[in-house]
Amino acid sequence: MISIVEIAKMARVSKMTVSNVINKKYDKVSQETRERIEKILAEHNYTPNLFARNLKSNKSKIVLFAIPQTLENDPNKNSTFSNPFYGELINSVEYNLRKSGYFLMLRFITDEEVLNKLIVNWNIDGVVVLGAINREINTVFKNIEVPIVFVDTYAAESGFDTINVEDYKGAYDAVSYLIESGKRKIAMAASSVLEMGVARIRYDGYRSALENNRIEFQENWFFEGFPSSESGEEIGFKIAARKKDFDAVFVFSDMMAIGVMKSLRKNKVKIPEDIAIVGFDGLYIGDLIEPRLSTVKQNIVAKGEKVVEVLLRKVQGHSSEIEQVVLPVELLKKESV
Amino acid sequence: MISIVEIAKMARVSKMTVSNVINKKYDKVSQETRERIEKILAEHNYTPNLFARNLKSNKSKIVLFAIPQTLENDPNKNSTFSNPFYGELINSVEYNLRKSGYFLMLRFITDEEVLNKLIVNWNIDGVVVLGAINREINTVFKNIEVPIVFVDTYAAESGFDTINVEDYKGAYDAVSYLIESGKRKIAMAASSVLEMGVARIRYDGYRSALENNRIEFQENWFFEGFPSSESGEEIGFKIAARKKDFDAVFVFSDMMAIGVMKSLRKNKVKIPEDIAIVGFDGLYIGDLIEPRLSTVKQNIVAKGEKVVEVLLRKVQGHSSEIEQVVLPVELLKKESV
DNA sequence: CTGAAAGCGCTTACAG
DNA sequence: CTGAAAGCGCTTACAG
Repeated sequence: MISIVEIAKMARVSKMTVSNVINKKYDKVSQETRERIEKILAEHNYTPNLFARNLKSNKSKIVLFAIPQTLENDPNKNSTFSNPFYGELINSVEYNLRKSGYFLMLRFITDEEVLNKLIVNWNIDGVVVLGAINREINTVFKNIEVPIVFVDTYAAESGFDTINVEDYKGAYDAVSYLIESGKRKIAMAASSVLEMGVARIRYDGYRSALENNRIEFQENWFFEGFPSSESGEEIGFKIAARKKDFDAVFVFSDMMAIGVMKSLRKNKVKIPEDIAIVGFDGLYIGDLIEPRLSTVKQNIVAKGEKVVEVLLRKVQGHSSEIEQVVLPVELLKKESV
Repeated sequence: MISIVEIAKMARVSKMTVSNVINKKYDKVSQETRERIEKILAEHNYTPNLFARNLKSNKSKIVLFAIPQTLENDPNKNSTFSNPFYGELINSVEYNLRKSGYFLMLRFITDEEVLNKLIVNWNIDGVVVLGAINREINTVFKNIEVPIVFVDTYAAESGFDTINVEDYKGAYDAVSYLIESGKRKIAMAASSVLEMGVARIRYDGYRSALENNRIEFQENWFFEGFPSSESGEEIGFKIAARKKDFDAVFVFSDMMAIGVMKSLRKNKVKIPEDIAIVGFDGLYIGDLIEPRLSTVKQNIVAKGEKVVEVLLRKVQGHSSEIEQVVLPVELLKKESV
């Protein structure tokens, strides 16, 4: 590949001057030399070696998109992405990074040391972490020395930049809606709520809605699984087996909700007459099934935009305040209720 | 960060010797020095600066996952990933690259020059291209000087490494199955088949199955759209409006098929009695809708494995032959037929 | 406005 | 087995 030195020779200037032109430090170069160099640069299709540049500058323009995968027993750990939510978010994040001249490195993170090494190895400028649970924040993501934005993550301590949606309100509204529709025996399905996280907050919203409507929560109303349709199917079977106990289910994600619906249908449970269902996320596929899934919609494209906006503000040093963004959600009423 | 020089000072050796230990060139270092250095390395949690290393070696260990996005009029260009197929594939590719010590850079590619610069900028070791059409191969992906593996791509000329599934056979089997089930007026829905690509080959399989069963294809049996559920919905409306003309539809992707089904249902077309449907891909969500979607299943995890296997063989110089892998598919018969 | 020198952290040949 | 030197391609002070 053509280097700055060769360009310099052709232009009969020092590589310093070429560097100044490349970096648009025009006050340091005369109009005439500048134009001569720019012409040569264009003719030879010069493009900088970023390894050399980054070695000096200690900036890489790489943002790491990290997806924690520390739950050893998660059966879906190698197909996280089958949930379209992930894909849509990463799509939006990549687009917005690209617009700002950054590069996206994608990585599933299984262990603390690896992440730290990765960041040092590549001089990563910033990190986006998707859906970490509290335990991970205190191990895997601790002591990271570059800006880091957590998406769909609730840290026990404050002091982290986070981008979330109105998980509590969304869940509260969803369950209130079920109650307004005449339902009183309302189950909930989610991934584990033992540790702080999105599932936990949505669970809290569910519990509050019950409480404020003087419905007593029963321990066996809560069904724990993994965030996938398959897991939803298993839960759906359990709910169908106890169908007299329930007249509604609030499921913490659309993908899981669709699995629940499948099992209910298979077991001749009528939706919404016997059991009504509300999901969470607002994925397009909720509209493709029958009956269409009522859900709490979040704007994934806007979320990706916000993630990049906040992260780059830190990376570029324009802000050192903690930012905790909460994006709005919207209850979509469809035929599953 | 701690560098090789500092380690060398502590160990009272030259940085050369430290480098030899790091790179496991043990024949060049005495047992004793080696152990002393390794201890210091571990104590200080040393990890190499890859920019420095790569600057010398001209190898980056970065594989670029490139998704062409040159269709200006594609309404879904910013939500490509809403199709879970993409996510699952990238999940598998990342996993297999990681196992071999490589890093994944993700990028949507809108223009030729950008790709070339990217590869030079980052000394990209290899490229995975997902779903390019022929025009793109001759522009965007031409003159790339690093190993490149095309997934779901059919080049007009030979000479490219490709990983595909049995698109022709899968389509042929799907349509034959419809015919065996007593259907004769069989529409097809797909993205454009004007240029060579997956859609085109599946279309060819469809046409051959009709022909071999002495069914005359009519020009207005083919519905062109974009590869998304939304587009499938639009096509579904058109098919419903002409429902007397058809008793089946073969759709080139599950996501599109699900959209078609939605519109048919909305228009009181009974599936499969009035119109039967077969999709392609074997996505999990085809099983979640009612009736369950008959489909041609491909193994996405295996596909990702194969992609990495072939690419790394080139990258590491163990093979210079062209490899054109075709993975098997399997017809899954469900209630939509 | 222009350039010579030093250095980022590493590896590659070469000498001892 | 060990080390001094040169260099990868760029940028950062500094001198003129």
